[in-house]
Amino acid sequence: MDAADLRIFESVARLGGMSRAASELNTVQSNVTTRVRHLEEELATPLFQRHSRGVTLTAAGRRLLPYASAVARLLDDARRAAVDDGTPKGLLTLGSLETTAALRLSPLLADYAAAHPAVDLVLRTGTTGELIEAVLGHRVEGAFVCGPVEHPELDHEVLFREQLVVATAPQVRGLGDLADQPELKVVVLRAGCSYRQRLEEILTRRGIVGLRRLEFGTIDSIVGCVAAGLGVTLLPRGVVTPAARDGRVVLHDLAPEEARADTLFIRRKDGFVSSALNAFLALARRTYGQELAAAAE
Amino acid sequence: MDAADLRIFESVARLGGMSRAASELNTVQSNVTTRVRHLEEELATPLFQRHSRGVTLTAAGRRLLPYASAVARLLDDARRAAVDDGTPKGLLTLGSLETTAALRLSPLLADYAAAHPAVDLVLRTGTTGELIEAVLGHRVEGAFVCGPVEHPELDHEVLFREQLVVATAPQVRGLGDLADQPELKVVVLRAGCSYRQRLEEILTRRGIVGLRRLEFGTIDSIVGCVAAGLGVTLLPRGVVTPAARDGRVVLHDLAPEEARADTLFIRRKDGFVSSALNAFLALARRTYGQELAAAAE
DNA sequence: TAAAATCGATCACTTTGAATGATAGCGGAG
DNA sequence: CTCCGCTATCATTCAAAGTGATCGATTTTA
Repeated sequence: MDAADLRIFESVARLGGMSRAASELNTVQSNVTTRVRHLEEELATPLFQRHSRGVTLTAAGRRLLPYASAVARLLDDARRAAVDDGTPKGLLTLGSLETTAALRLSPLLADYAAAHPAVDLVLRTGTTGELIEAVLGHRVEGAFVCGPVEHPELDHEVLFREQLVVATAPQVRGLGDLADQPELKVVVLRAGCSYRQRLEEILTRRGIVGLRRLEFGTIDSIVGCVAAGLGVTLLPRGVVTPAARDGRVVLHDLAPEEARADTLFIRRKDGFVSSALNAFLALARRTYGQELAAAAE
Repeated sequence: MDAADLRIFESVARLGGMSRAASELNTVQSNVTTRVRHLEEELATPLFQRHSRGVTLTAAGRRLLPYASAVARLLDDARRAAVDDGTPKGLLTLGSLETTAALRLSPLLADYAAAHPAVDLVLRTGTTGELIEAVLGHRVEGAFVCGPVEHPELDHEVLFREQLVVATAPQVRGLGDLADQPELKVVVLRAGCSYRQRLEEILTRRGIVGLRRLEFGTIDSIVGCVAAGLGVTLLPRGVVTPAARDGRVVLHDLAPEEARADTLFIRRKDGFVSSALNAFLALARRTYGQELAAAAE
């Protein structure tokens, strides 16, 4: 069984047609037909039902499909493992929460880029849920997310320990005051953000319920919105420290168990770990390891 | 990267030479040379050091080698998954302890062969250690071994619960008598047998140490040897019940915690589970499930 | 020390089969 | 009922996989 045939098979299955697959694969339809038939003859099993609108997977085809992508991935890993001589190089695609990127990763990335100029770094941001999906779907090699995460296919490691604080407009004395301002909104970065649920739990525990939500695309816009008295937010302390020093917002400490948020690095258990990723993790551990040990005490 | 190239690469690496690989692969040496070079050019990395006695893997080659076999296995799994329509058929290769085969598997296998005539069954016997290696090395799809087994790449399931008994010649009244017979030998099936270590522990706990060992190839020969007064053995009760009923040996019960031995079925966590294997396990669970539930109470 | 054996690289040649482009046939949509 | 999009088929082209012979280098054997 040829890996090239499987690649064609995967494309046909995904696009639901041989002609469509042919144009995607930059070849001609007759060739796709021949290769698919070749695969079917080799397995002595039809993989597609042909009809006038295209093709549909048979039961055998459905069973084969996951292997087609698995083989492609394994071959890709094989190539990378052979080429990877321990010197970080090539493409390194990581995912991260917006807040982690701002607070933790920017200094790291600068150091890393300086130390390993042969690496092309790509950073994608998203919510914890999106990032987990991205890791599982092989779209990123690993990601920084908000813990806890337990998944049978994922390895995880605590890399940073954040102290979350509630940020409000300066005139708010304490969290108790919030109950008097029913106009307030919960200001968060994106739908599905881990901190949103966290903040709503914290407020609920203090008898504040039913607040509206406001979503923004950047941390700066959130801080601005909070400073203007429109709402309340929950963020790692380091992210809002500058705004607090300027007096634009005030920070309200939480009990340690409410405030603690672990930032995990997650990656797939299987698959190849590039030297580029290894070097990045080593740098992250070296940079933040002491702080983590201190926080653990 | 082509799977066929990887197959040739693997053969060259294993045999340490292109000519040797060529004859194994039923092709000519020049072709092997060309394909290897093709692979090296594709990866832009030398995979072998050439010298007059053959070739040796480079570091890159060593990194690539495990992927070569992984790809071959995955392609094989893919074929089997596509062809397997839920009806057990094809080749089913299992491993088992000798005692388990005799006591448990023979009735199962008869039923199974009758129910699924399209399956070609192969049963290999060995010690627990050998069987674990066989499962890990993809030489058998799964195996019945003596528990406990904990391995990150293996799934296990308790299928039978054996009651072990010590068997001796009829004139021996109790285990205490054995201390008076320093000539006695520990009679076991094979080197590395799980029950051997177990029996020696049991005897040691009763102050009987330093017994010589005797190994035999079949259970019948062990029983015969014990009946003749040459030695003492430890086996599942069911295996020696007929000989005990005939008065050839006597059985000495052990405390429940000493007597209990779980027979596990182990298989790799990854990889494809054929319908033939699924059907076999279903039959085994159905046949022995009640007994197991009763033993668990 | 010379001859024989073994091994990999190279090259001209053959053969396989992948890819192409054109055409035919099928079935649903307008 | 005709057009449109799809797949099947086929003759043709062409790249590359495979073959067999030869060379040079090195080791083993006599």
